[in-house]
Amino acid sequence: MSVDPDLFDDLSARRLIHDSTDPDDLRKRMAEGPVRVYVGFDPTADSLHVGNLVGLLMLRRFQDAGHRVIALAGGATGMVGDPSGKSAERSLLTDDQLAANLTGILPQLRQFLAFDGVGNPATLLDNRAWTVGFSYLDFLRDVGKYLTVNQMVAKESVRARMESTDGISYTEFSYMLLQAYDFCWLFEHEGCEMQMGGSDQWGNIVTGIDLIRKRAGGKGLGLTWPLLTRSDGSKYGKTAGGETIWLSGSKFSPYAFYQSWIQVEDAEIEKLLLQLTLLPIPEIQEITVRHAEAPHRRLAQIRLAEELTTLVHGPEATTRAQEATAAVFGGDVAELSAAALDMLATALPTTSISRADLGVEANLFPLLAEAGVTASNSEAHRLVKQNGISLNDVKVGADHVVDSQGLLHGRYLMVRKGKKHLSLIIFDRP
RNA sequence: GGGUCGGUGCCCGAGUGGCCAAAGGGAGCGGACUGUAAAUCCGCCGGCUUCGCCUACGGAGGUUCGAAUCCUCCCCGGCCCA
Repeated sequence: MSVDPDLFDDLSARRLIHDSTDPDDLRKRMAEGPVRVYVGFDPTADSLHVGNLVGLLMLRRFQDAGHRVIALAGGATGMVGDPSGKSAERSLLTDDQLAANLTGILPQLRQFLAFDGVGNPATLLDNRAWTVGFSYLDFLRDVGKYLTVNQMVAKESVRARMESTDGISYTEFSYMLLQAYDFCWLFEHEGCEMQMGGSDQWGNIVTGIDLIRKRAGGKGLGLTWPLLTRSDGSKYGKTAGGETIWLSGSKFSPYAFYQSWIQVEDAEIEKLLLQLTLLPIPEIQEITVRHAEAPHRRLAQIRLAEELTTLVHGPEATTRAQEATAAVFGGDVAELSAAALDMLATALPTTSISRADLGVEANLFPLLAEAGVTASNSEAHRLVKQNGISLNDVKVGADHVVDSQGLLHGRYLMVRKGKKHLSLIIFDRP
């Protein structure tokens, strides 16, 4: 099996290499033949989120280039909790949560990689396989003995927590050892010589390389990518509102997913295209050039949203998200057909409300709160006072009464909060 | 176990008996401007039956006309000592 000799340079050009073991050496190794490489994903939630996307795509890039990739689910490490990049100790997950989380993320890991039909099929492993049966005493003797607390304490992730008022528990402190052992185990049993991760994983990766050298007498390779951040340095993976952008369609709708990329600011668009899409670099350059010529057309954002939504949710979901976008941001909402509104109901946050509630004088504020447009009645008051609420694209005042005359096709009410937060209320319950 | 410092709204962080729903900053939300961008400006930012009332400053009691602020006990964390 031959490999693409340019992968390293491609990653470098995409600004996907933050830290690595000796670059010249790594570059050479990646060009001369298939490298067995892994990325770990801890089941901290029942779905992966956009923060994990870079890692998934890294594996994909390696596989596409001819390398042999392993996606590692952290069934064991997830039981402990990685302190890296965390400012405070977290509570442990219960067994039930962990199991549920694993069943959520395993299919997502599969989705991005090819497991058959290729010469270099991906492997999916769970580190519980080699950790659950490992006794504490054996672990101390066979793993702990090779690493010094001195070097562990020196790691940024540990030091930061030791200096914080929260401190760090022995449990989280030990995380690094578990991860190092994973790498070493994979090296010994799967011929895996390389680990990749976000830049906050550098310390863990280096510790693993260390363990491989001391315990197995081998040489491990490591690579980290820069954590996805906004131009202001804050972590990505969240919407502007602070909501996590999940990859699971049930936790974060494809429409919302599409929208979150449409709304990306210009300053980040090129970086995101490079790091989060599989588009060839020259094509990305062309897109950004065209975007710069007419930024108001938002070509780059549209392309980014399209690529990513298709990657994560598939082409049909992308089409639907685009239709919904056109309906809501393009023309007059009041002109939409019932069929179009029904389609929107699958994309937008939608609430079904009893017709009885409509009554003669359905009060606007409780309605907004009940539909989840606002978190509370008070907030509804505030927003209306601030001229922030439109019903069917008509701004409403505090004295507005919702009656059947105000509904589209006798049952739909399109609520717009601000400029871009849309919700659909359907009066269909008896 | 002893000493000590601390636990305030989404986050950081003032407040140390009334003028406190609680300064200031950040985040967020709305408005203006725009390109569903950035920057900037303005407003909002506990809840409710909304010009008044209720619930709030780790928890439970207590002192007081009145407590985030004082006292007691408890819980949690940092640091130092053992």
